[in-house]
Amino acid sequence: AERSRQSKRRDAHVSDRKFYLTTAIDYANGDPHFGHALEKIGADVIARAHRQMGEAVHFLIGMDEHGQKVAQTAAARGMEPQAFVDAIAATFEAMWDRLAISRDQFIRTTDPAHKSGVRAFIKRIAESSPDDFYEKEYEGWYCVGCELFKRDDEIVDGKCVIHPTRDLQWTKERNWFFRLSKYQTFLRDLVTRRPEFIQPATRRNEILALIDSGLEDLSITRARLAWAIPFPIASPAGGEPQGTWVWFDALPNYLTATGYPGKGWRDRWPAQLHVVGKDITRLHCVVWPAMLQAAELPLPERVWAHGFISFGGERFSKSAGVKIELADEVARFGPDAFRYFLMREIPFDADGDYSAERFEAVYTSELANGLGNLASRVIAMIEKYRDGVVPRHPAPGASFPQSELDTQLLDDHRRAFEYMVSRLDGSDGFRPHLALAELAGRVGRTNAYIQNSQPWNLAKAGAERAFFLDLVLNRLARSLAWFAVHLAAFMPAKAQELWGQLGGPGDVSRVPYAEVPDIDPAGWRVTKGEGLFPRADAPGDNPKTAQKTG
RNA sequence: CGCGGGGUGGAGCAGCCUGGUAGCUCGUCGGGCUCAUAACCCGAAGGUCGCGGGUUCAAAUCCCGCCCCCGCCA
Repeated sequence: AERSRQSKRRDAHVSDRKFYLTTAIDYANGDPHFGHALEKIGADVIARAHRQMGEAVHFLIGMDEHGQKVAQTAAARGMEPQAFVDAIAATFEAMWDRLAISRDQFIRTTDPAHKSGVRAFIKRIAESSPDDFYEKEYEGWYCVGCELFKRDDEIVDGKCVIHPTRDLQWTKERNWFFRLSKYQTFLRDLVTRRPEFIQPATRRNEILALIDSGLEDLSITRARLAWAIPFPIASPAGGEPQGTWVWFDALPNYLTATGYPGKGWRDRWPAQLHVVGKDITRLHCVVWPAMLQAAELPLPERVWAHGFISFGGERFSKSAGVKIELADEVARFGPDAFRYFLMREIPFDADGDYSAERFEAVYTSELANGLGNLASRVIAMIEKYRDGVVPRHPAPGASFPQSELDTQLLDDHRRAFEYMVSRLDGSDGFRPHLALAELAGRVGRTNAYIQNSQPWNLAKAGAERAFFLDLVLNRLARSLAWFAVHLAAFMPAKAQELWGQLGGPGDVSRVPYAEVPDIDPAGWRVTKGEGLFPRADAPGDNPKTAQKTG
């Protein structure tokens, strides 16, 4: 219901410009954690922002559910793989609901449509580029954690460096290979000629170095891998079809989600943006484009690689037995505050650090004392001085010279909004943290504006100063209404709450950014509701005070 | 030489790509305001921008070397 409502809402202001964005599908091997949340929230902010830019957004999220590791974990819990991944997928979707991730589609690699889509895609590669698949006898140490054969330099003390708790298996089998080496020049040209294809720049440099170090062909099937999509090409040597390597199964989800190879998939493909973690950029910037090129299909427009979250208080976490749980942190101040904090604190183009103390500090200073208190004082003044109706901004007249019309505040807001949009529209990457920093600055300036214009003194002066009071209050209400529109991508529920308290009509996240400068809440009836962001230390206001863990 | 991130006033960070008065938040100190969520505003103290070289009229910012921290399949 949530999603159908959202897609309906979207229809109200779609343009001809489509924006298909995806996140990495998450491996169904455990519960959602901070890394998943960072990526989904970041992508959601981008998706919501682009809707308010008037684009026809399609936002895809999903689960990667095949592979030996999933099968093993399921077996360890005495479950059938399908039942196991069903449960995991439900856990993820519940978290995405809680975090208000406005996905339009949730794909699972065990979906029948995906499975047939992948098989069609692989067949298409075989038809377009028959030389790209070949069979070869192969042997080496195999890491189930990675689902990969490991080179000697990837093995330390007889274990895979990434999965030191797992035993490597000496494996000898005849597999299908994908001729990735053939695409080295093609990929180098792609990354070089289209600098926006992979961003931020540090990631592009890494990929370039990887390409230049030489690309090896990929083993893309596994014998004895039952929990997988059967590889659709029969071996001339006969025998049972092997299982398709997880990444060759996973990457095409972005394509199969469009309905490929059924009718209409070309309306959506190619994707405008893949949002992925920095660890899997090589899969998305090397393997995936090569696969598409082999199939003679269009390439995605760009890949954005975000960083990782670290937990500075490491001494304080595992060793002390205190682990920071995603669900607990979301519960502290609610989903919107959590979204705000992650986007504000963790740069989306680099690694960042999370701490519960910092969360509380930012919540208190920027949301409670900053934005929340600002809304509270403005609305209170409109109630007290103007009976709850936002006054009109007076026009200059005889008693009100043009020189008094200092529009600095609103002009600066507009400039700030342009900057914010430019942090989210892709023109200079995707940097929501900078957009929020800008907004936090505007809240501060608006508080200063109140101090400087002293509306309480204007009120005391009575009719003589009434038009100045109107002017000030109108500007303040406008500031808040504008903030609400630009906050909607980050904190959808709180932005709506603010918008509602101001008396704004309808759904704030439907308001296009382009209309913001023209929004004038004159005549709106305000309602002073609950505090937008109650202070955690205010007695009785907030249950978090009592259960504070940090 | 596995890959990557980082060392900026007491704490946490931005700035570095596109060299040119070192900025923000918190904390401290002083002042102001009373519309507001014990909130808000203003001011002050506090930094040889890890170390050493180099390029330059000019380096936190570019180049080289060194030291030290920290992450690692999201």
